[in-house]
Amino acid sequence: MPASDGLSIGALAQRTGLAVSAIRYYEAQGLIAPWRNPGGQRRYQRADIRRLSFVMIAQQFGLTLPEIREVLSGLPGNRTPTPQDWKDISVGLRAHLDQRIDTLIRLRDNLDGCIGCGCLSLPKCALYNPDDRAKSNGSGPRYLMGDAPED
Amino acid sequence: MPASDGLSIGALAQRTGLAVSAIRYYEAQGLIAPWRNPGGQRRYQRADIRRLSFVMIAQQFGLTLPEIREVLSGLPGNRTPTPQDWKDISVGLRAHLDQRIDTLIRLRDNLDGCIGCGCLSLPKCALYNPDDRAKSNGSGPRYLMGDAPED
DNA sequence: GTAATTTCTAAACCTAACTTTAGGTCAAGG
DNA sequence: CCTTGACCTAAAGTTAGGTTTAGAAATTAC
Repeated sequence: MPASDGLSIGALAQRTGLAVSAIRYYEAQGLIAPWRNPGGQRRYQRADIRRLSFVMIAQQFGLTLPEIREVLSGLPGNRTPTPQDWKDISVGLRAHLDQRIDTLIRLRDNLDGCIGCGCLSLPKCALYNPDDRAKSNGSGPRYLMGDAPED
Repeated sequence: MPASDGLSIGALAQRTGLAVSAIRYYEAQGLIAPWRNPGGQRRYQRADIRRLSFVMIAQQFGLTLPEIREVLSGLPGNRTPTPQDWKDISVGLRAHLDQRIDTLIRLRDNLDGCIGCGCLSLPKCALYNPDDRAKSNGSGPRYLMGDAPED
């Protein structure tokens, strides 16, 4: 057990709970950068356990891998990140999550109104053209629950 | 413009804002069932505008197409759904949405704790093994932010 | 009656985030 | 030394939710 030579990919997989194939995939996506031993096998630092854990948490928050790579780029490149470094980049996650929660709560409120009034079909319905559908997809669906008042 | 012969797929697409290809795809997934005219083209009822609108709303709530099909099966098959029918099946959406919001809020609270304490790596970290990762994926990642206290 | 739209089907293609497979190499134990 | 298990790469397969394409038939517009 060569402790100072770094972790093998299998060891890192065990420590994080990720599949070996997933770790290699993350490397291809630029989320993690191991070095190679003389035989060409990947070797990881202990700090990479934390890095991959951060990736998993950010994924639960709904970030895509490119977005996570972007966030991770906020870490110092010249040294092992400190707890404060992790804390710093986590602040952005918090904002992202707040926004997602707000959107869902607005959606829920709108649905409540619709359940209350039983409309669910008219242009005046609050679900008619919710914010994020309108802004997230310019070429996507534009109307909800019909556009004919008499329908 | 044969009003009583039903809507063509293009007309339905215009009324809902969906792409023609998406409507055909939804049919393949069992979400909508048009009849055919003598020439073999799809014809839709006006009530199908509302049906597709419901599909779009449910999607925003995070339901998959099979789940939406399941919810739609709660509508009466022998008649055009009434506002009350739509109201009835919408109640299930509300529960689904509540659960999603709760999960996210718990996640946010955990992140807040981690930002506050700066741990982001220890087994005692609240993000260590969040509820939904644990329950939604038995074979997926099991650990978050490492398992070594000294790391 | 003919030209321009629409619509039809089937199959291929697309993105995200991975996993699986195939064929070969490296490393560790006895 | 030799076997077994871990690792390597590249490419193909997977799922969800669609879109695109190709070639043909139906419909509509003039």
